[in-house]
Amino acid sequence: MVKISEYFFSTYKEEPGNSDIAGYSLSIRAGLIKKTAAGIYTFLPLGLRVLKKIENIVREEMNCTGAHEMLMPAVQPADLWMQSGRWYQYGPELFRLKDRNERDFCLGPTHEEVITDIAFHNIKSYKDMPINLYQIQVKFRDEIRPRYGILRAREFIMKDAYSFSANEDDLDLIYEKMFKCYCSILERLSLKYYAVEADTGLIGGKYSHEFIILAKNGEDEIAYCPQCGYSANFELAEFKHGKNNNDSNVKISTGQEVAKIKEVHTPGVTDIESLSAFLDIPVSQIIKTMLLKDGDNNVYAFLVGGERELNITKAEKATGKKLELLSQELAKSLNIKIGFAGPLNLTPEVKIFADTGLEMKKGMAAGANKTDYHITNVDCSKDFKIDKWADIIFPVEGDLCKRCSSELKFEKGIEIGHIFKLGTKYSEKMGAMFLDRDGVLKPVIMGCYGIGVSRILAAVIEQLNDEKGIIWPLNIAPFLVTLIAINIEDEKIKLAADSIYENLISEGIEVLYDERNVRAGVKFKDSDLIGIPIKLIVGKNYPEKKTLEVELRKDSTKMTFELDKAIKYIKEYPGKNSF
RNA sequence: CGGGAUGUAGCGCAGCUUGGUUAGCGCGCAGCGUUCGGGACGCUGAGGUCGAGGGUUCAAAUCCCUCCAUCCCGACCA
Repeated sequence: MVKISEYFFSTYKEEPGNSDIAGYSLSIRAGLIKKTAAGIYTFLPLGLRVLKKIENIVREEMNCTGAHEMLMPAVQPADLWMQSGRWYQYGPELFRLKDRNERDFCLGPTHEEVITDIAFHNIKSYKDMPINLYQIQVKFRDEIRPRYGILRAREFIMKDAYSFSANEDDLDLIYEKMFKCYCSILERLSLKYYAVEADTGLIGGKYSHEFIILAKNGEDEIAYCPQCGYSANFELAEFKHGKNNNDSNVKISTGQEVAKIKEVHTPGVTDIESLSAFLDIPVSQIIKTMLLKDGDNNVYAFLVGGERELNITKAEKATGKKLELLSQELAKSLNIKIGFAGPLNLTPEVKIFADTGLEMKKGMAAGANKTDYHITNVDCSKDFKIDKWADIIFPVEGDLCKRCSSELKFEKGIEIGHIFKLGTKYSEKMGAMFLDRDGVLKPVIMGCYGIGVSRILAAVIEQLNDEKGIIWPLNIAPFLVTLIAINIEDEKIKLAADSIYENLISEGIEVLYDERNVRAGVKFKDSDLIGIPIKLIVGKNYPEKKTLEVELRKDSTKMTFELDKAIKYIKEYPGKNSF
């Protein structure tokens, strides 16, 4: 298919300057991509071959679900975004531009507005639904900090699908189909992944799953149960407190003792660690009081165990408000002593939320709301007025699955897909209504299903590599075989390799023919670096014995074959293997 | 936008503290020769507005100011 000396191809021995993660470094070194600006990349021919293969797998699986491919514009009128309200909500992450007449436009980060507008014009009746439309397109997000090459780029390729249905049941069916579709895609890519319950974020909606590819350097963390299969985004994971949670020293309330609250002078002791040392008690016997405020400057106190961390996502769910840490000024005005804050004697307008893990604990220490003082020997459920008990912390090693009580495990990963049930958020705002069977005009019920195509490319490299380079799964390897002619200056070898090359092409095998006049080692290293699954080596044995060597990238297995056997082996190979 | 750094050949870097010939090194690239199954070696050579603009100075890659770009740490997300 391609002779390497005629290809636009170059690899690099040295690491690029800024390469924090393996995947980025390899995608540069293997000559897949080239950075054009911060967070903006060119796909070079080799990288584009992989990208197109990933696209096609996504396309095939989407088509299997009955979804229809279309293509929406990258440039979108501000008008539509004003209708949905997101023109004002999205902030600086939205790439905005003006045309020559000063009209506002943006470069689409997603396409809910455009598709809803289309639905408005085309879907009039319940008979027009359910329908699922998708596109594979370039997206723009002016990320605050682009990072890790195409893993978090400002311009990237995404498949986004939008479903329209007349009732919740139909939405559930499509959601289910998309869930399975994403599983099939990731299985065809031979990736280790989890589909986890997820937060719905800015896009909105009530129910969602994230698809996470496991990778050591991933930015996302998930919690999962190896027993029953429960898995969730680390931030959302529900759990039960484990027995071995450093809690052994903490007394559990039996409801009989009478607690005597003591006030202790603790000058300058403002953090959990030093309080633990000062009072000579474990951190888990201390109540940490975190103060946050919502958009209307209402203040909330969150009580969590000293060994725990407040999970703002869960705190927001518990309060139903977007929260942020209290500013120094606001704390002062409410007479709150940061460092000595506690649940006792707090200003009454502050609502107190306590982690359910504290419910049974007694003999605890906490801030006294008085500079340089803490209180000890307190019992959360008796001594304080708690407005609400809720799960507001992150799980840690040793915590148990809420469903089956097995120990939870944690993994890092990369989010590559996200599916949502949007409901009627956009259809209501933008007037996408349909006439139902009962003659009533109703808003269309929507779902939205995204998968990052260019991100998959980066994530695959991140998950599948070794010290030699990339190890492509067969389904997306840029070529199946590198044909390596050792010592191309030997006329016999060159002629043989040339004819084997023609032979492979006529057999329909994707082959990269390395006929450069360089030392063998260079060819081996390059083939390994760019991750071609099979090397077919024409060496000095060929002119004499007519034998070739086949070597596998995944485990360096070497085999010797005669030509027709080698070709047969290569042709049959993908049927039995993933790499 | 906050905090930290960097910008010198296609790539990776040294030189800057303490201003002073012709700005170096490794990789890569071109030519010649020897090599030739896991990133060979020798010789020769091409390649630089030292990020941009301004200033200080007899003299600036080096000191000062401004701007631009890039990267790293936090909030966002496929």
